[in-house]
Amino acid sequence: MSYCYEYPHPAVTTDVVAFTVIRDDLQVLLIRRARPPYRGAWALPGGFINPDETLEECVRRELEEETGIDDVFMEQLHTFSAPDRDPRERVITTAYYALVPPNRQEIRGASDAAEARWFALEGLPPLAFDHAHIVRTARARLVEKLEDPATAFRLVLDVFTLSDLQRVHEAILGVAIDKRNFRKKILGQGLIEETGAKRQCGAHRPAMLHRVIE
Amino acid sequence: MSYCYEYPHPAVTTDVVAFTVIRDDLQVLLIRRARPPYRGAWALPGGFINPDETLEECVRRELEEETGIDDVFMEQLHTFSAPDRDPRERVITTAYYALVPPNRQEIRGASDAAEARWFALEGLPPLAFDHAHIVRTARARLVEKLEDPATAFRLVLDVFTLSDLQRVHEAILGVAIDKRNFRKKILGQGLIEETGAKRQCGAHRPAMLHRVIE
DNA sequence: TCAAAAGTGTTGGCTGTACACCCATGG
DNA sequence: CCATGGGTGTACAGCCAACACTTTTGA
Repeated sequence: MSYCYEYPHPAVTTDVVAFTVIRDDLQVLLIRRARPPYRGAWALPGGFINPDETLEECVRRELEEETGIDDVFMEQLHTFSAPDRDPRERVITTAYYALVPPNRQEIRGASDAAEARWFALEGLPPLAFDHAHIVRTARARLVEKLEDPATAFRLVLDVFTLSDLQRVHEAILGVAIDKRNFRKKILGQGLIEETGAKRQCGAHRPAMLHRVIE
Repeated sequence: MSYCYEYPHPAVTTDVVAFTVIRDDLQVLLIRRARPPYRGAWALPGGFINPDETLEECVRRELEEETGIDDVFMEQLHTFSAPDRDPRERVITTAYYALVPPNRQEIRGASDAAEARWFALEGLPPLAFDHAHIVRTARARLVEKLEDPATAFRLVLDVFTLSDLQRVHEAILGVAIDKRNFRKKILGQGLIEETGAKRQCGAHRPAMLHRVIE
């Protein structure tokens, strides 16, 4: 009890809603809490801020500590401040969302996380704190952010097929998209180019590989 | 020094970028600080959170205390957390933006504000802390939010002319808009209706008054 | 009768959507 | 030769931008 202030100060944490697309599903990264409160419950990765770091530094550190994921795209989502959202003390949390491409999906549970797992968005377990609310907010934001073509590129590998990209859009929006219209739109943006190589997987025609220009 | 914690806790504040349109200009509400740090400098209205209030309650309270404005539309903008953004101690601030219609523009400086004034966005004085950065962020958000027709409605009276509404759009975007295209688009949304009354002001044809439907 | 803001339609380009078939490959 | 996903074009509708003159009023 050695940090004293003239006025009450809330605790400040960060939490992150890390999204990825696996097969045809939008998935979210959860950890099982190793400590009370909500010990054993599933929750978003996150934790308390240190005095010398920004919120973004904090959330990247916590994500790396608890799940091993680092160096992914992240953006601030919203700050949640209901006075009773944490049973221990007054805790204000700034939530971020992260976009994790397929080659960064490898996770390990560590630090305050007994376990870490990807969950399809439909069919999440009950979540600790107000984390279900945070996940809903993040999902809505992701749908909006999909209008920026850069968003979907962050959820595929550096080299990808147009079908890969379409799967990302479909998983996020939860609807089927017409293939010809999708390709016309994407190619019309002039943001990607063919690599020249093709990818063969399965008993069918190989797909042209593309990359983002520059 | 009576509030003690096991780990260091940052101070948490809110700040608000209150926008209004006066004549043809987008304006921002600033206060002159009555206390150090930055005593005498212009800054955004805002202040420290109380233990039992949410961030939104805090920002509404501070805006009312310092400028007398209450009951306006507000939305969370971003949380700013550079460790050295306040010279006193570690302060994390959650910024909101507010939309103030013409009948709520009356202000008085009170509490921690020696003075309160509307400033045109082009031509702000030097601002305390990182508030210039916050204002830039808010302005960019407001431009995005203008795509939602509800945004402009919040910056005019309940009963307004199409020219009023167009002035709001032009002030925010900083460009001239074609009158016929603007009216066609707005009326095509089916969100407003004529009140039947007209407004006469100046030596020219009176304008039809409109209101938002429902 | 002049100044000042209100009000009013048409056209062309672009964008988004609906829709069906052939191609390349492995098994 | 069959199953599987890859790849392709056209036609219609809705949206946006450009563009100029008449109306109503007070001075």
